Amino acid sequence: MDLAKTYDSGQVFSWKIVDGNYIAPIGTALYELRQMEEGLCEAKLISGPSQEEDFIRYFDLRRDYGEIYNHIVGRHPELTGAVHRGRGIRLLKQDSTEMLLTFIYSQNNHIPRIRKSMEGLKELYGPEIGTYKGHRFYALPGDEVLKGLTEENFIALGAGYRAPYLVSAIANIGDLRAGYPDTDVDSAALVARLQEIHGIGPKVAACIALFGYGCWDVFPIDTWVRKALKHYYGSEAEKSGFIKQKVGEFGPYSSLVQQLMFYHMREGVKDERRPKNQQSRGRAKG
DNA sequence: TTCCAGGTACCCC
DNA sequence: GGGGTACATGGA
Repeated sequence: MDLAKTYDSGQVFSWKIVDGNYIAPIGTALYELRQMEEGLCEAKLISGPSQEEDFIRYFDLRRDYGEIYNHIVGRHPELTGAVHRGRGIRLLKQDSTEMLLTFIYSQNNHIPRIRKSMEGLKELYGPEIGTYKGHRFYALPGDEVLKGLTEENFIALGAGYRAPYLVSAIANIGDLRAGYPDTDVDSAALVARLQEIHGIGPKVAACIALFGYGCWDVFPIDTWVRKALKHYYGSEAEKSGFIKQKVGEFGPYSSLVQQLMFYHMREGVKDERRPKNQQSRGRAKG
């Protein structure tokens, strides 16, 4: 696992970097994550209950990523560069309600602002769960507190025109909990249900299903992934039906392929803006 | 200052 | 189904 790549892959907005370590709230527990030699990490419980099973599930530790990377490269050699650059990224299984709100915030928005808005929401309304080197950490407010929030509250948190979307999403939390356990769900049914919520379209629904419910067969398409598809498959990617066919080929690893594409394209652009001697390894081929 | 962001709703054809 | 536009906000 590569903490820097995982942090930087647009899926988690609750970690903080303090003195080179990643401080991660997981449920009501707070962990210090330290990157050791390549691929190895050390985690230390800072505060809160030690719940090993939650931790394992959050990082998806029982899955053999090496085997999956080999499978992807073997079947889709054009993705070799993306796999090389993204090796170490893990798809995190986070809290479904947090992902619901986070990815509504994410639409037409910058990653630093998404992070800031979610932090503000937790600081203002959530319970404090621990302190690390002077930095306080908060959990997401409970359902009842969230239900009490108004559009004005969210506008004050910088949500802009998304404020009514957030309020309507919160009104659906009870129904979502009742209908969809946050694991082993039918992703197609879940995505369809999420899209019934005003302000949630196909991309946001797919991200919530992936990061909040652990659905690996979804394929969220944002600006970066669209660029990647065009990069790999040219004008073919524009044709209707092509992406559906491609996702069919990626099958149960669709989400990881998507995440590798996202990371690869973003880092590629960052590289172009960086001096050559600071560029990351594993550049795109082709 | 201007541009733009892990999109979506809404309108038109 | 495809194509266009408005949308709040603040970081870069």
